[in-house]
Amino acid sequence: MTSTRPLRADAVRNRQLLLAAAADEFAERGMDASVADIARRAGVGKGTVFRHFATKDDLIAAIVLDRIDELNTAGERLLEAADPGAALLEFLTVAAHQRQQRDLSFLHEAGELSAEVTRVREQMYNTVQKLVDRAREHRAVRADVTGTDIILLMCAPNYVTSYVPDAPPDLWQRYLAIIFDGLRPEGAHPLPHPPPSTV
Amino acid sequence: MTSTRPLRADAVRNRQLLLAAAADEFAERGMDASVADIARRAGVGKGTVFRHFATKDDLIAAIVLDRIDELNTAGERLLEAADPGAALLEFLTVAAHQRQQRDLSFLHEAGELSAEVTRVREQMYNTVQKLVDRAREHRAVRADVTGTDIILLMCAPNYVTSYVPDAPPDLWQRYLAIIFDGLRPEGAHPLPHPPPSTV
DNA sequence: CAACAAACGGACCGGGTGGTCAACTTGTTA
DNA sequence: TAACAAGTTGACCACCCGGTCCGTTTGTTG
Repeated sequence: MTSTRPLRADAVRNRQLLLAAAADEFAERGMDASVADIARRAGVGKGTVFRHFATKDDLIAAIVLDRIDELNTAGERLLEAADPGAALLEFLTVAAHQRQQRDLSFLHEAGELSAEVTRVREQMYNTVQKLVDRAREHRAVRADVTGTDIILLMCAPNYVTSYVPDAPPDLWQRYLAIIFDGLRPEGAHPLPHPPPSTV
Repeated sequence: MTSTRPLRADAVRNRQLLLAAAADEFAERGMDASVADIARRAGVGKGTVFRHFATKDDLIAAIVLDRIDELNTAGERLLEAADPGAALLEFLTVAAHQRQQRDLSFLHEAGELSAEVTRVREQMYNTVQKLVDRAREHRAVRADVTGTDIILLMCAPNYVTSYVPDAPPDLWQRYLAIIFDGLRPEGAHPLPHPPPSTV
């Protein structure tokens, strides 16, 4: 049990400022965002960053954790939805929208992420699995598509639009629609490769 | 007119060694690949790198140029193919296969690329445009899909699989097939956003 | 308000980067 | 083969990075 006295008031405030500043800075400058710049943006000293997050990777992990939690919340809500096909599409929409506002995809691949991250991530995989299963049972998606497939295709619409300079902010919706059409049972052609087992 | 005496024999050899070593090094280490490592891998001093390529960005531009040229060659050949739908699919396959062997996608976004690159890139856009037009006329792809759409979706299958650790090397084919199904006329749903005009 | 721990800040450090340069080697050419 | 230009090399430079450390400030608590 790690019972410790609560954080000081200024400390909790600075922690929030840091997380927000880091997310913004990463979104703007990619992985090149430096700790010094993040600190400056948050209006704190560089040492304060390392007091809250032992390493840059820890800071990244904290950001990633928050984002996946958001998806989990949305996913679990959509498990209750009436139309399973629409629910899956909306989940993909939520995910794409999150990434549209701030593209932090590179953070997921970079550095060592905490065990906490892998835990909440697997929780999300589970939720998506269920969303897909429900959609498949309702014939909203083709039979040969798996939960893992959807996890992998989740942010493809954003990726696609990332190459367009000055893209209209909703352009990703176009590619989400195209990809989702590829997931439908009508007019589906057999797939040339088996699905991956795990992610 | 920039007429200059031909490169010395060892210089042309070193240039080739450098391009190959750089491509390998970038593919393995991403953008973090250092000029020093590239030089070592090519069996050459660091100074030699900068003699051939004034800056790291110039080296990157040279690599990108070669890759786009490969696609141009394939694309122009496929413009002669009998089945336009199959031709488009094969072009996408070639592009995905190229990126599967060495993922250098990040190079296209990074640094200032030469005017030569933009020239050959626009040439490629043109070829893709024609491939798509032919495929559309033959009802092989849906009417509301444009050449720009296909350019954007070109390497999405690789992106999708890039998140799978130890992915089977042909996994991208699965997602290419799904996306291509989304491009077909059968069972297409109206798209929620107009296509981007340029890339 | 006093006293103490918690939190802060920024100078500092080692390491790695892209790029330069002048001494040296080598291919070419007459 | 002589002579010169073209090419090579690695030590060197200035810069920036993540991370440390300690003197100082500040919130909390009795």
